[in-house]
Amino acid sequence: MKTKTVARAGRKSAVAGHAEKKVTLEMVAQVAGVSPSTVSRILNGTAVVAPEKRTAVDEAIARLGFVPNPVARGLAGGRTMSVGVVTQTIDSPFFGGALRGVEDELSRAGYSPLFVSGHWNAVQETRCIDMLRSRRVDGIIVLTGRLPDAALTGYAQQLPIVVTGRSLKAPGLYALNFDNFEGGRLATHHLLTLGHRRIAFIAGDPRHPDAKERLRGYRTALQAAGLPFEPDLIVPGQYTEDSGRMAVERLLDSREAFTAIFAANDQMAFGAALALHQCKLRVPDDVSLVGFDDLAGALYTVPPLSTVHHPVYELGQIAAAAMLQLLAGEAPTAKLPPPRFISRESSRELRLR
Amino acid sequence: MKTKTVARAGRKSAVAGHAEKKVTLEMVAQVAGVSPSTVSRILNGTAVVAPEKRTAVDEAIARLGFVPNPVARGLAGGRTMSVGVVTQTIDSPFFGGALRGVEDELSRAGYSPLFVSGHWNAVQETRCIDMLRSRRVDGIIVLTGRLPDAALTGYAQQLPIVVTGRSLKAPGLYALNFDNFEGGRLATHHLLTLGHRRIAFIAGDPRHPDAKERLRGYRTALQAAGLPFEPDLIVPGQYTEDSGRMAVERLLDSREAFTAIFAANDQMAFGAALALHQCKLRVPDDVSLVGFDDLAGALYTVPPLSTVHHPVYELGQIAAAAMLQLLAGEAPTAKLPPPRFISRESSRELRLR
DNA sequence: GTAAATTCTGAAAGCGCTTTCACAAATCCG
DNA sequence: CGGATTTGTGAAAGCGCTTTCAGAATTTAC
Repeated sequence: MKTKTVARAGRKSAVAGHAEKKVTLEMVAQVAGVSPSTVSRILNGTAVVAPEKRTAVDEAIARLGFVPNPVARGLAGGRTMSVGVVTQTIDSPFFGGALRGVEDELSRAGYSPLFVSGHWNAVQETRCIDMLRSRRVDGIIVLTGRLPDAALTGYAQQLPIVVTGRSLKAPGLYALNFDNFEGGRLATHHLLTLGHRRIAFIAGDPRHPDAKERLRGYRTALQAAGLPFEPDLIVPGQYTEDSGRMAVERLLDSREAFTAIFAANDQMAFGAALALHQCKLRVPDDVSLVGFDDLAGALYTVPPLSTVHHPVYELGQIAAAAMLQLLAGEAPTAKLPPPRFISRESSRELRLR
Repeated sequence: MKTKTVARAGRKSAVAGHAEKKVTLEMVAQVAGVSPSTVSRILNGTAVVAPEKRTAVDEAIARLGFVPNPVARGLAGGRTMSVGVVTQTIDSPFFGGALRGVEDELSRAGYSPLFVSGHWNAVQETRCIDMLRSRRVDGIIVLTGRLPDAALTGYAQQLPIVVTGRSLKAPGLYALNFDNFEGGRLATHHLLTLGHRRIAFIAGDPRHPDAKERLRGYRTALQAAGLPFEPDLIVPGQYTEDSGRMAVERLLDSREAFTAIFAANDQMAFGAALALHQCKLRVPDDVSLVGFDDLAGALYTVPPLSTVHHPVYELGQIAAAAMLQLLAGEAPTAKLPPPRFISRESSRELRLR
């Protein structure tokens, strides 16, 4: 026991050379000639204090270089100034942008994000949320995921929740959804406008509400154009590059005729492009290809991918802003901007060959 | 004041329905019929306790569903079970993989990562580290970055540091570096083997040590093949897609003859591929292209990119493991695997046209 | 001008743990 | 077999803040 303490102290003073003494609120109080309570009140704006004391404290804080200890704050006040963010994969090209938006917005308000990955798995998401709660985060932002709505509304009774990718209403919870239906409609409409009539659709996992919505948009656009819905032109995918590649291979094997492909997300479109390339089909000469999401990479594929712009960065930013509002006791109202179709080189008008 | 308390209580009980009382260590102690100290000792394995008390406590913990509060632990014990991770951009396709590795490895040991972005900016990195220290993380992993080595060794005197992308030795610090020189040599050698003699090089920011190393590998390989080093074949880039695109445009404008391009990272290779495409040059028919890093996307470009495999996920994992060792008082020794060249379709033997 | 309502401020009690200290009990030794 | 060690355990003192409570200093009201 004793030795251990000595070792720690040794590390801090002997090894470090300069002692790096932690300045505490109490020291500030002493220097400023006031009580700790007053310092705390000034720090948090919890009460009005006499101007002269205020300046004395401000001065002491500056002189000592005092930085409040968030851990102690968390214990005493219950607020840790951190919010949990449940993402699905930390290195997802899709969620990545959202994380950046969250980080930027939260840090602006002095909050820190705590990122955890749910891996598209309700059990793991639950575990993540339990972990976040045990770490006493002040609120949780859930990026899509597979948790049942009821679980979310349940959590919302205990701490503020912001969730994306769903439409949901509950006290203490704010949901932020993108108009995937309209996006799907837009993309399909674009191809129709270019003269395509046989448009294959690489679907996402039907367990994703947004995947279903995108499909619905596709169907609706076809219908609006007076075209029949052909189940054989729909191939299932999993939102991954590889599933897009395989989907196209399956499509090609089926010998179903098509002149364009609409992939329900960019990652599958990337895979699709590769499969087409391997079969010596050129984009857009032989097949037009459009994606969905407008990932950073969509701009740099060969050829650049036409796609539906999904404002992911803004999604993260708005989600974080909504959380900040929830934390402040206000009711968020921000919505995501509507989908826009971005036409690039991977799609072009149908030409007779 | 009073009203505020009531409001909070209201939220917790009235609104939540079920009170969700927090079980504390003290309650466990009471139920198990021992003192809080004993419970703590069992939790941390700080001392030997009688088997019967141990089981009584384990039982009480299970029955009450007790989860220790990391915030209180952090305050009392000085350990927060969290480690800071300074990345450069949270949504970087390169660092993303590393973050996943870090997360996986840390969570296995019950630690949580705290990700912050330094944006390739020493000032911001310093701010990030200060923030992490104020949050009392137990250690910090720095992914490359621009901080001077001295700053890092300085921090290392106060808490364990693991840094990647440098070779550095200091007490309390472990550096993990990838053999960028060998990677650069390998890629260049590959092109030389294919018969290419005029190989353009898109360089990274010379402030990056790894960018310099990759260039040195390129030069060394040329030299080994008895080829002269031609400064005109080197074009500067910034490790971004767009800088790769512009580099190729500049190269083409210069009318310098070349049959292959080696981009110092995949992102610039992606941009290069686009620029070539826009100039109607085909990869690999007209120009062979190789990258560096083997990002997830390299497999799905059209054509798939030949590149040097950089084990980023392992990088993160090993960095985290090293941190865990440092935290346990052990001396890490793990190293990164050596570079491997992955030959795909973007490069092929030089043919006379 | 005095009683009552308002400020402002400090003392002190936690928040939920870890860790020291001290003491009783068990173990050792010559 | 008595004294010197070595355990095992609990009481209590923090860790660095927030927040309650109550008292002192003002201000307001009649």
